[in-house]
Amino acid sequence: MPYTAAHKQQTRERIVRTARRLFNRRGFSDVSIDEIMAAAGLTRGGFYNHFRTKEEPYAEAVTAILWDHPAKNWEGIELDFTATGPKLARQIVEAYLTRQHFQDIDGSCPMIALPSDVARGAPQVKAAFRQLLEGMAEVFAANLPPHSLSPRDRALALAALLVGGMALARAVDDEALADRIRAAARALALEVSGWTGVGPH
Amino acid sequence: MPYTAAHKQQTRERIVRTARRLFNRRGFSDVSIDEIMAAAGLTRGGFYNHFRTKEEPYAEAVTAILWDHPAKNWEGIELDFTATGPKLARQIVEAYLTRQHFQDIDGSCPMIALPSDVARGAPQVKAAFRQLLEGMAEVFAANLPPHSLSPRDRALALAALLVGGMALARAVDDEALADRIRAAARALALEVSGWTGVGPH
DNA sequence: TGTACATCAGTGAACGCGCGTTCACTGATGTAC
DNA sequence: TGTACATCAGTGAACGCGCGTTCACTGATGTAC
Repeated sequence: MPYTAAHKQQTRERIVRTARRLFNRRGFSDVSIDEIMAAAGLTRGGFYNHFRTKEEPYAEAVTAILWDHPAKNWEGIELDFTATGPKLARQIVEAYLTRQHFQDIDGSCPMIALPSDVARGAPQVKAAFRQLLEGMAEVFAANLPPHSLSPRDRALALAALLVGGMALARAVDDEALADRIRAAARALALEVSGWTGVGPH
Repeated sequence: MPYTAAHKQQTRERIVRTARRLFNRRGFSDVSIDEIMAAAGLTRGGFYNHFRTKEEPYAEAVTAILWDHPAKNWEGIELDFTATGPKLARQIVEAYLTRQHFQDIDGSCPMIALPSDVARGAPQVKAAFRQLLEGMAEVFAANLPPHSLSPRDRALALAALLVGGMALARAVDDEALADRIRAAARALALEVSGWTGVGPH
């Protein structure tokens, strides 16, 4: 069996990583299969050895950010995944709303880079998106005290605040305003979560 | 002077309204000029009597929602623009996060329908987007008490919460989850704004 | 009031181009002997 | 160890198609007389 299965899977992953970077930056429709394959060091035709349609790597790209996890490092706020509890939750809030994450379009969380594209996307794309959201909400919910809102509801609202803050910041043409939106979202998130007190990561 | 200036402007507005509906639903790239013109009851070529490029009506479509204002009516929560103060602010929060607004893709607030498209868009598109955001933030800021966060910062964070909540709800493939995100965002928005007490619109 | 005219909003064929996908191929590789 | 072979990942030309934009035109309209 020439070309091991491992080799093929490596190539496939390379294509998805490349696709993710391009989709994050320019959206689904404005990226061509040609571009993806060329950026991955391959040629057009090979794409269909790995995927049946253009939407297939798109759905995978949405969750591909999870592969990178412990390596992710925005603004020196290393996500220490051995940390637990409110400390980890706070780290996520802080890291999510950094200037680094704002600028890192390629490596950005797809919930920021692609929400409107996903809303129009195929079911498998929306399912991948949901998986990402649920992952974030779970970490938050596990670290919220009981309240008038259930931890899960509060966690979902927090996710909305983070994602919304970054999405608005990215969509605006004024850097000072973008910074201010980020800072405001961060402050409100820490305030309503009660994680202000757990120390600066 | 055949065809009055008023006639031309009417046609132009009709094109922008049609474009807005289509862009809201399918994004910038997936809508063709042909489609816009056909949906507006015209033919391809005439487009360039009104606009120089495809991006021109796109930028206008983002702010076109402001034209509709007092007529907008989501879930029976009529925005009564003679209302003022916290009452109006609360009305906006309530109306924004209704199921009606969730479902009304065509007439939706473009901040929800297009954030990632706008983030990749031309400067004039981002400027239009900012205008919309500032409009919402101003109404909020005018009705927030002084606090650890300035009214304006708090208003921006509230806008992020509303827009983020709806964007996430739309991007998810599970209706119950979408409802829950909306409700959670609404509850948190009312809680942190202090508008809970101003009565049910 | 009626008519001839000039304007320009709207038409639709045509342009060059890049897209997603298909397909016959080729050549690097792991395996059998 | 060396060689002949079968596999299939990767190649690149070709396909039909729809796009944004251009352009020569046409015909409905307001105006001048």
